[in-house]
Amino acid sequence: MASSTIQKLSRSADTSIERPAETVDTKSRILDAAEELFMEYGFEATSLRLITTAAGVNLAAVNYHFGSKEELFQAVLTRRLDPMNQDRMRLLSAYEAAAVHKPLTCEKIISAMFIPALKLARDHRTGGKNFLRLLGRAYADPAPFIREFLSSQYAEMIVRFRAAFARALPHIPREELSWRLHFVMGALSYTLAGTDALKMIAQFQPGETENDEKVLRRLAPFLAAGLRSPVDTASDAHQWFAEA
Amino acid sequence: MASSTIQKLSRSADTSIERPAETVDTKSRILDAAEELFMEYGFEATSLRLITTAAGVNLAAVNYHFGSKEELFQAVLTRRLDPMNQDRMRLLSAYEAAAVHKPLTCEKIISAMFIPALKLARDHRTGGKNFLRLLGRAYADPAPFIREFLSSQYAEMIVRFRAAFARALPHIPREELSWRLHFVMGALSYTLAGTDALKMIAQFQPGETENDEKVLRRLAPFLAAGLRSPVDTASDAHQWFAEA
DNA sequence: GCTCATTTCAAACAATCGTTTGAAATAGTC
DNA sequence: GACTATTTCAAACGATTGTTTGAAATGAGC
Repeated sequence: MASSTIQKLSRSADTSIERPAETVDTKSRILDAAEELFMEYGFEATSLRLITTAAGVNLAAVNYHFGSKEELFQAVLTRRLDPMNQDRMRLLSAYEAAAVHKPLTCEKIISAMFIPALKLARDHRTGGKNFLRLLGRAYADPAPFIREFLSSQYAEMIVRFRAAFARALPHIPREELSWRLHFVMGALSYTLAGTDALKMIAQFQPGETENDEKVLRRLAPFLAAGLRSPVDTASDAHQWFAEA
Repeated sequence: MASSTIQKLSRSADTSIERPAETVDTKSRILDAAEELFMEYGFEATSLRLITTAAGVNLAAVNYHFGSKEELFQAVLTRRLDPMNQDRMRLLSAYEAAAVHKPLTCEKIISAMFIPALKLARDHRTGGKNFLRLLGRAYADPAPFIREFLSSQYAEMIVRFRAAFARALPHIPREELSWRLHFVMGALSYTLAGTDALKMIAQFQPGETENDEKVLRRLAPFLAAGLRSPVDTASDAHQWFAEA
């Protein structure tokens, strides 16, 4: 079952023991409060005073422990992003090892991207879903320091998964595959980030019964079908732009 | 002076004739500069002093003509968003009229969403691609006034397109279709917004030869294949989460 | 006890923010 | 030209921003 896989991953990545919130050290309390507030208001609109008040620590503690507001933001991201991407690569390797010589299906590769993100999303002990929404927001942030940080965090994982998709879809040209991977990450990010804006735009009411496995059961076939679709030839071009 | 460098970028919103930037009215100069700067730095990080300096107008002009910074942002969005969504619905209606009784193909419906956005993106006289990137950023913005504004701007268009997809895909359950429309808009937004972050993440080098038609020729079949893919049944569920 | 390094604290720093003000300049109408 | 309404302008408003400071508190080793 799905929960068993996710639980197993969750346990394996669990390095710290759970302690009551009051006794947590200052650094962690700042990170928790910052994650929550950055998610809700964004980077620019969240003041250090708001964070330190919510965390119950002194204002100067941020600069003392992290150096600056920007470095605090990076620390918030890397605390969860780094383990998640390592989980993704570990899971992909496990799938590949189990498949011995046969290339993986697209669905399997997508699962390797999706499941560690879901594990993070449902981990209530940590930030829960808040972090993925924060991450989705960070993708679109124009601040250079955020963009550079994210690309460095993702570089290794993307190389691994692009290669996996290339093996799974040997007939797809390299450039076409780059575009399709781009589309996959777009749909994936929007779904995981779950921005309220887009939900409202799409008049989207996820039912109470809608859990994460069901989301994956909808998203993975959708994306896999797109990845496997025949490459459009020049002779078909006219139809997209044909006048009514 | 600043005005000379800005004038190259700033162009009149006037639809009929093009006029030199110096003679454009204050309101349009503010809108042009704001669009450019909101795109580059985001809403919070862009100060009114930066905008008014770039536009070559007095600081107080924003509050005089628009009321507040928030209302200026809405004015920037609605100036191009409203015509684009009307174009989309007009194009969809034209396609439907041409198809008489037969339902449209998914590719045609996607084209009706995509082409007006492309038209806006390539319109160098207006903001060019800047606006779509600004829009992609706005989707992820947490500010309530932005979210409410966007959902109200999109509501009508989404209803129309959801109905069109429902006719094109009568065998897809309504709830499943909502999810797939969600995925479509995610991939579409990411592609149109073209955030540098994701480009770097995906190690994405769109060649100089990569024009907009080619993008659509890649995106439309990808999304159409996903939309048409068979609905996942419960019996298939195990495969996404199967252990390695 | 004492010492030394780490951490916390209240207070202030200089800078920037969006907005407002009231007078000066401009445009339109008679 | 005189009168009125609209627009522009320099200046200042109060509030908030991230960061720094130096003293006070805390903890570990002896």
